[in-house]
Amino acid sequence: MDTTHLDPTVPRHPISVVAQRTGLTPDVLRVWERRYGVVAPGRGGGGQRVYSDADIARLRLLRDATLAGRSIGQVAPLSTGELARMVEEDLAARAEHRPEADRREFRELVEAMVVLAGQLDGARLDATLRRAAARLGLPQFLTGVAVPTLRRIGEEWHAGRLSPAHEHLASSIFHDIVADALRLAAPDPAGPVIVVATPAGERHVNGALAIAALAAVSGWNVTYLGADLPADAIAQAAVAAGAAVVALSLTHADDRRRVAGELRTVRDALPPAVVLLVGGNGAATLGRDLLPAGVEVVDTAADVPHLLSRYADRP
Amino acid sequence: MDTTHLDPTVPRHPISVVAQRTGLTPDVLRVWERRYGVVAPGRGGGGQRVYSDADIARLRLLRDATLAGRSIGQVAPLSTGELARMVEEDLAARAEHRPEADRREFRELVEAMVVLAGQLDGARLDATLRRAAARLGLPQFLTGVAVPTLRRIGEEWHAGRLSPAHEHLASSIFHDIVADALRLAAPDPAGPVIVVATPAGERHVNGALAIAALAAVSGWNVTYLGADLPADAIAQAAVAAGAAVVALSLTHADDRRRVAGELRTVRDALPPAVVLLVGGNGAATLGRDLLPAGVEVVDTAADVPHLLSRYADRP
DNA sequence: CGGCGATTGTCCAACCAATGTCAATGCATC
DNA sequence: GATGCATTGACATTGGTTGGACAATCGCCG
Repeated sequence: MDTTHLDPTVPRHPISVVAQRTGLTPDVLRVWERRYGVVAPGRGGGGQRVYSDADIARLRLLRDATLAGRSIGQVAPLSTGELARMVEEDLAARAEHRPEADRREFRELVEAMVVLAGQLDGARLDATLRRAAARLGLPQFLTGVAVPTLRRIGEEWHAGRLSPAHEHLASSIFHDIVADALRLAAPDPAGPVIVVATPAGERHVNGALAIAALAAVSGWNVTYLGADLPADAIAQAAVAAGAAVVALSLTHADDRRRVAGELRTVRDALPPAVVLLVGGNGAATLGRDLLPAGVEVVDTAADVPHLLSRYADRP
Repeated sequence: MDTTHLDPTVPRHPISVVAQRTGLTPDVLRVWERRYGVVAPGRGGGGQRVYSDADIARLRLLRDATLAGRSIGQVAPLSTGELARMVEEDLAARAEHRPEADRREFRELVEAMVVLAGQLDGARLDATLRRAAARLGLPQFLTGVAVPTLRRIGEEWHAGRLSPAHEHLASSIFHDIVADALRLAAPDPAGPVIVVATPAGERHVNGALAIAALAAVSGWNVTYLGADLPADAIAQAAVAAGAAVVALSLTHADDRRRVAGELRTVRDALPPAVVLLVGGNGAATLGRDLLPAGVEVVDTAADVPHLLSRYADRP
């Protein structure tokens, strides 16, 4: 088995692929190179630019920095490390925008939900959560209430204070609520296309559903495929739907090696121009080293809308 | 190795980033600097302002201070340390903190909706609004988008640029969306009881529906009766449901005298302990003098949750 | 309560530099 | 010859600057 495709510095992508993967137009890629020398791609036989994975990563950082309001002239001379730090900072600053009062409200709500789940009071759990979802809006509900609550219940379960039954109850209630909300917030047929699923071996759908809902309210045309899908099925669906982005959710990553292999298989099966995002708890525990090239990680649910907005160029 | 990223006094942020991180508009940043010298940012090559992290921190404090009700002229000369102390005090003093920072987004959305209504593009209007409602949550959607949009369309109609058909289209779409959301956010049977309706002669239901939805997400047990209800029917329903509050919505008040009479009839038919609220455009135009005693006016939709919380002590 | 300066956020006009886009042309490949 | 990419230069748009005007709001005074 050759290892060339593991080396991120070997050039292999034409400009059109880089354009779609970064959300920048070919014109911008060329003019940034000409005016600021942001990257130095190799050249193919006929003189065409050939970009490496490292080039793409740097261009993504530059795009993020400009999207955050910085001018390309200012950030172009920075090293890739400095860029990464700056982008990280901008992202963190965005999250910090939430006022303190809301945080406390969220925490109280989460604790109340854990108690209700502990009492197996499904009806009240359902009603309270539906009201919270309608009041807060999907992004705040998902990132501020749903995800923390499921995480807390998971912790309680590991600590032996709650059983799998509690976890299943809460999980299925969340699923129904988000599914209802997703149905209500109809995907925009005119929007850019995203395919959301869970890779083979992953049967927990809530992460994928959350991503789908966040994408839908952000104006994406969402195709939600559900859980436990083999790589070729995902790739075929992506091609058939004309997807610009494929998002996968990983909740468990017990066998990290196997999961990483599955991700690589999906990446290889997808057209090079399609962006592959991975979110969920499992994605974080996977670690940078095990992550195949060309796969982007969504750290927290709160990042999803912002991250997606980068790839929302529409023909 | 450089350590510049650790020094908070080195200037490195353009004005747009500062605007995002502080929530202040670039205009405000410049005019505060010009008039009060709140910060002294460096200048880049082309004369653009470049702010340091310390500048941003100070500007955030100034923003918090002004948001707490202090005038910029008073707080601008203070040192950063004094500012921090003052903001801390203010925050502790009033836990209630409503962030209306998303105004610009709302305004753009409203204008887009008016355009879509003008084109009689019901499908896109419906889809866009549903996504907005799911994203923002009902309170923000109703007070920030729905009510302003309907008001703007009403203005356009009066100015002769839109016809009643446009107004009806938008109105019915809003109705369906809020009704769906209300159904999804099931009223809490354990909450205090509120009866929502429209008095005899008033056939516009959107105001009442908005109040019902706001009450439902605030944890009230909502009984929504619809439009054009005679006084005795309202009173009987209130008694039967054990209502603590009856809320009526007035959109038109063409014949102010008749409407005032109707309100008085309702008030007299209700048990004295029941609070009677009146909201909507018509309520404002009614005027204090024509308002019967024992009837409370809701000035804007944003006040509804706050106002209701005052009467929510009933078991 | 009404009126009246002072305060304050917003907007506009004019200008400039930075930046993104486009058109024209040429080359290589299928 | 159609397609995709490269190069070049022109062009339009964006976003920043200053200075000033403006309307709404606030606090004070009568």
